[in-house]
Amino acid sequence: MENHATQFLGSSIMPFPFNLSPIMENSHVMNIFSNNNVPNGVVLGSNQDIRFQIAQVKEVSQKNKFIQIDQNVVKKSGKKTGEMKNREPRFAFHTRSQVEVLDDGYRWRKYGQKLVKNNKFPRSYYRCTYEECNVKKQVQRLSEDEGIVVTTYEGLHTHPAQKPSENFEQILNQMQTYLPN
DNA sequence: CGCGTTTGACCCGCGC
DNA sequence: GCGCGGGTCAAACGCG
Repeated sequence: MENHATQFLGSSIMPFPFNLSPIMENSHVMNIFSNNNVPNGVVLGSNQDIRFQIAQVKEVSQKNKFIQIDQNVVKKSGKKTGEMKNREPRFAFHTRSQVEVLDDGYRWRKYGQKLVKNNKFPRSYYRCTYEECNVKKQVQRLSEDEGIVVTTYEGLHTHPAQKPSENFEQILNQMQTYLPN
């Protein structure tokens, strides 16, 4: 794959579990990829600072057990229950930003930080603080280009964002017209 | 005191 | 079976 391409292998079609508009306001969103290289995504908007792209997630085969972000292969966490089909949906996107933690409208609690191989920057692990909400995300800066931050979301929020934004509804509606139901 | 972060230990799957 | 790498736990700590 190409040097800076973010590749994501998900297991199902998903709505976006985060609030896009604050991210757009606070950072420069480069790309949102949801599956297999797919540059089949729909460009929802662009200007000189913000250019983002949404790609649809298709069903992947049972063999696709890996998420590959640049050269780092990350194992998907297998459930103890053996429910292969109930894998949490995950996707990743690139942002060019000075800050690593983007305000996406949800409250997160950091629960870990790890040094990953071939990367001089640590990866941070966050969990949504809302009760019963199991959404996780991890944030990592690329060592090849420290201006780029990769955020990977896992799971779906079962509740609205704590910090609603005015134009969130618009963007959500706009996205849903492109997503298959 | 309540909530979030830090950080080393622990766990677990996988490859050798 | 052992070590490695990635992911999580949880006690200690920090801060408003």
